[in-house]
Amino acid sequence: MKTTKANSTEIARLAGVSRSTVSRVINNYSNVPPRTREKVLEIIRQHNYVPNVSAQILAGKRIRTIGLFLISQGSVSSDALTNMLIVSVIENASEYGYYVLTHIIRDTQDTEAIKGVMDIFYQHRIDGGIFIGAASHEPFIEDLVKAGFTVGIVDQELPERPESNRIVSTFNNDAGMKMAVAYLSGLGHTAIGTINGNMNRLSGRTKYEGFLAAMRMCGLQVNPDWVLEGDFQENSGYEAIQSLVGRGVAPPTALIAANDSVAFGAIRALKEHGLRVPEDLSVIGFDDHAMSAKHHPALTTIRVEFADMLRRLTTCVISAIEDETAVAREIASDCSLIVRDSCRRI
Amino acid sequence: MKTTKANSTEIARLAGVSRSTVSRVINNYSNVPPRTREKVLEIIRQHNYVPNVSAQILAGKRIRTIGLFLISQGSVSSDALTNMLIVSVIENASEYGYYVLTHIIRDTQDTEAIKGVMDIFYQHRIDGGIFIGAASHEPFIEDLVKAGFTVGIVDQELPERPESNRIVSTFNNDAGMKMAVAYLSGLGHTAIGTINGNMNRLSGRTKYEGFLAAMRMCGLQVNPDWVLEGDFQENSGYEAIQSLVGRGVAPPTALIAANDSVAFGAIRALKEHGLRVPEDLSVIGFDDHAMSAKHHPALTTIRVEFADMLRRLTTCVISAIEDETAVAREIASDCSLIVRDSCRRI
DNA sequence: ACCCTTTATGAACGCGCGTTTATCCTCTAT
DNA sequence: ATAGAGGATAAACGCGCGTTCATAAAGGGT
Repeated sequence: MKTTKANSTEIARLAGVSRSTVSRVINNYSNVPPRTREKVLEIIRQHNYVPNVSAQILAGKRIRTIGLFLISQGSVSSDALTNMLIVSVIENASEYGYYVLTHIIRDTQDTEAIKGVMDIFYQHRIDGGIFIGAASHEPFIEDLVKAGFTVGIVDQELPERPESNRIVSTFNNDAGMKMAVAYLSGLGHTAIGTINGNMNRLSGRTKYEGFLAAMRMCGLQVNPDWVLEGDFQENSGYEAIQSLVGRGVAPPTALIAANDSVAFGAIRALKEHGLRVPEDLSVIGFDDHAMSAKHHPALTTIRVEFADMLRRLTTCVISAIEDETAVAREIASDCSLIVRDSCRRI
Repeated sequence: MKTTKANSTEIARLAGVSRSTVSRVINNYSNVPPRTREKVLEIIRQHNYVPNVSAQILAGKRIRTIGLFLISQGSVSSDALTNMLIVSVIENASEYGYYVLTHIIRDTQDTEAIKGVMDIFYQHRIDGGIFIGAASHEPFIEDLVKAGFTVGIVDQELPERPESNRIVSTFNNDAGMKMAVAYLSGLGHTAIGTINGNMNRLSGRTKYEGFLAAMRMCGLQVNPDWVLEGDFQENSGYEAIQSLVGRGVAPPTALIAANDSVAFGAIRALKEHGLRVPEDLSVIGFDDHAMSAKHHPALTTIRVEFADMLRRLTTCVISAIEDETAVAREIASDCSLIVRDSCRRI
């Protein structure tokens, strides 16, 4: 029932020129005299003509769309952070005249889902893709790279061999953990513990390894009793404290949580046990969640510039799509210490 | 530099049949004998062949993509709620084999931005669209409807005359406010105030009107001193309480906030003034924000089933795209009272 | 006045696919 | 044996556009 919008043939007829000329006007060819150009443009304006994108693609142009693939292992997809990532990509792509097709899958082990992802590429729905939650060495990513598609991956480590069409953006978890430990150490803390994220996820492991390295660097001992399990969820922070108290071990004077949600959970549990933050225990989060400034106490945390990172990644991917000779690129996230009210000097 | 993927001609050659037969296999024509069909399918599998979507569209098929347009007046786009909406649409569309192109604009008054939206339709990048933050009576929506495109709009009011390709999904703010007032009234409250959202936004107005109607229904007086201004942001809840206390008027015994963020802000301010919730003042929020259950005190609120609403809206839009004879539809959001710890009996 | 170079523009082709039309072949019923 | 029906499949067309190629007109120099 669609009103058949005018096509270039119709525009050509109305302007009294050939279709070739219309096409030349649209694609800014130089050899169209101003008078003819104006006449054609006028008709185009009058009829709100826009070239059919499918026909353009079939004739060899780019679709100017990138895929944004969210691999949400269960629950990631319902928070403000994910939203910020999505918005960053979309707004940045939009500045380059690119559109974003967002796709969600749960697991990179689900071959059915992966086939769905590959199909989006092979159907030529997109020029390239950005993956959040996949590792750059996964087989299907390799396949896409090999097939010549441009992909950007938010990963924790760089791939062995770089390619010009695989842009990897890494989290600088090491640097963040060092900031956190150095800050606490500077406040006089020596009894520093941590609540980990999922250790089967790279971001969980690199944060923990960063913690260990940072402690070593500051000449501090790691007490295994103060290394608590968690899974990046608020509840796991709560549970971690419960189990710590339950085991009856003396708590550390400071805790670094794998992210702010975990920190919230931990503080909730501490309060229930009558422990005040920061008077009795200092807590540092990670990510600088939107709620952290409003939390009580306002949470000291390591801010990760997610939005900025995604913006840069998007720009890189689009550049690589447009200029296929682009060199291999890698991007690292910036992070910084945001001092609020959840830590105190000893 | 793309590896030229096989096209249907190549598949036909390898299978020893004509391209027509390949196409018939792909599109499940009945007049292909099983042996031929199997042979072709085998070649398709071997080569991971997927039809080029642009060619399919040019040949008359649907692109199977819907546009998701977020009109974010400044700040809406960075919260968990927006993310939930996006995810709901994407996941639901995915179940029908549809993809989602997400687009963000700031303002429906920006003609440049609106032209960008229209272009997406007229370029045939999408089969239909869902608008969040636009009113169904805005001129550009009218244009799209008139042009035959299927659109779904999350609005606060129904359009005058229904059309089969304009699906409107409305918030049931009235019902929510009635639940809130009735609940407080049942707890013995008579001094009930409210912190409004932006009154230049329909959702702000309908909530306030719902509040007035509900108060009337319960036979309660509305005290103008207890009708506070706000703008749906956390800070405005804080400011509202500050100004209430600053004016030196006696506070009500219960407050209904336009949304949970505003309630958080209000509670933060109340705490600073030494007023406890719910002991000194009961507070009810709206929306059931992700943090509301974890807030201290856990926030009693009116849950709005956003995710479910968007899911139903998406389904409706896709149905209307696929079956152009579909009748006009409208959808209302469900809401329910979630009782937690921020209200007490008098 | 003539040849050569620009400049302007139309005609024609190809992109990959769905679909309609035409053709060939095989079987059944007379 | 033969006409007719029906099944299988190839050939051909069109979708809307970018682009190349050919052609015609216009200028520029001698």
